[in-house]
Amino acid sequence: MTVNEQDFLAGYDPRDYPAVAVTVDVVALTIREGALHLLLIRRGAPPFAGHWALPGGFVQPDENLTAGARRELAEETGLGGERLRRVHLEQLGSYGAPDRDPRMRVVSVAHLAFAPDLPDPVADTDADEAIWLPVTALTSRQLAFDHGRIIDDGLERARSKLEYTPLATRFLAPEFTITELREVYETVWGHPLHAGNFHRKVLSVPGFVESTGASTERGGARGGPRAKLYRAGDARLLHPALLRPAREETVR
Amino acid sequence: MTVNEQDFLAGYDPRDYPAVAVTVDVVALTIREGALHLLLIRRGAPPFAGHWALPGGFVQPDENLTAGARRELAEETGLGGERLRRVHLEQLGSYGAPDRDPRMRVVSVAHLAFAPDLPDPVADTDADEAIWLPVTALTSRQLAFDHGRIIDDGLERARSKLEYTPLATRFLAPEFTITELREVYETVWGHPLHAGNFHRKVLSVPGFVESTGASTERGGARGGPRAKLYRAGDARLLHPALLRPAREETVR
DNA sequence: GTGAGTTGTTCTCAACCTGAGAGAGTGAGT
DNA sequence: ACTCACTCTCTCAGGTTGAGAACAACTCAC
Repeated sequence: MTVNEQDFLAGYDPRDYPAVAVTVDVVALTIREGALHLLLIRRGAPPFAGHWALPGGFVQPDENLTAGARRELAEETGLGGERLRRVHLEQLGSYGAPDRDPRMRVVSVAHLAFAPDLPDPVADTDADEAIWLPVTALTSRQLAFDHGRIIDDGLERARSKLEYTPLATRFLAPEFTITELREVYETVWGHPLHAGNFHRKVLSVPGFVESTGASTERGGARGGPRAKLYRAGDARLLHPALLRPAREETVR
Repeated sequence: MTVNEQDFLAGYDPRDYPAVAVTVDVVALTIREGALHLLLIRRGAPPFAGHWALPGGFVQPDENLTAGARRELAEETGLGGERLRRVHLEQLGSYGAPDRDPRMRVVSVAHLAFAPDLPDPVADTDADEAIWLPVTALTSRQLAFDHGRIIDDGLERARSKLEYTPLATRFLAPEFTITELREVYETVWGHPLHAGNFHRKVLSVPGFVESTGASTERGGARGGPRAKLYRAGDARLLHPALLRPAREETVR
């Protein structure tokens, strides 16, 4: 046991320790017009004035970490009620390098959110703008703090989660077609999938989707039959998983 | 943007906020005598005096989170140098429910460690004992704080990581046999595997293991040929993965 | 309306992977 | 010398995947 833990066990008062602040940040992803978008805030004040940053803020005394992330997301998107409840939110990881914020020691608990296509963030009392930005339009030089790294980790986690969970449905409306679901995978993974094989696979994984019995009102924009509509099934994990084509990649 | 973030951007002093302490805890796993063991500390002082707790303590001003976890692990195990460097350490997740510590708000950044069979923790200046305990011997009632939950998450993460990373080798000495590797999987997953199929699979996954050319000095304890020795390959991920037999389970 | 082209869905077939079992050969213990 | 446990390889049936094709339903342009 360390000297510090001894202090801790004795009911040590952390105000005498070097100050550490805990914030929650959110990597919020959505799909708009066939491209993966990320919710970002343009900073108005130094440090990193004019740079893009993840939405986030201090965790409140009475809320747990995920609740704080959901609150921050609600505040930035203007979302509430059922729409907010349908957003998938999970913890991504914590970032606490001593020099990640030049002002003081800040440990950020990053979260990852998957949302259906949402309206543009409401204009706030704030001067800083919040917008959905395509992830392809980002270079880490434009990003504040270590948020480029957090976003990279979030994107890799999102790509990975689509493999073995049904969370791709969280990017869609409650009822969707297999083609729309395939387009989520293609957008997040960044390459096209074989439509026939995808269709077979999705329907063969138990609990991934269930039929509504209904079909779309119209065929595709440029023709084709009406597609059957599905909703998310009750599976929490996909067995067997929908694996990405092999390629060299980084560990989670 | 929230009121709190405005404060943050203005260079707010967190000492005026309700105090939050940040600790690092470690779920350290090893395999001893064919059983999965966990490093635990018996608490001497309230709250939870006499209960088992994860090793951990305050994060220091100049260290990042993972370095803090490695330091705590070193302090509890007496490990250093090359032996310490061979331990796999990754972040597991952060736990920050407002009431998880009765004394004050504490956010704990939990880490997960895989270690080869290590000597018993050295007797410290401390009165509290540190010990490797079989995970099967635990009930959450004996555990301090939310450490039962953290341990559950760590065990599930360990089981999952063995599927798609070569980290099982981190439970073993630098040179090992396929049978020893299989026993790691059997111990962590909790059920026997088909020896022949496991052998075929391990050798077919590129970069999982590489041959040393050598063999063990003796056959098995009760006979059999000398086994070939392997060391860990350079793959960071297993393609294709070594999947657990299907069963209902929880999401990561 | 009609024709051209697009799309959703199903099918086929070869290649690959997995689970289960069997067997050859090695070496420790009695 | 014999037995038995053990490593390692092989076989075979069943399932899954990748690639391509077929076909009907549909939209749009004309």
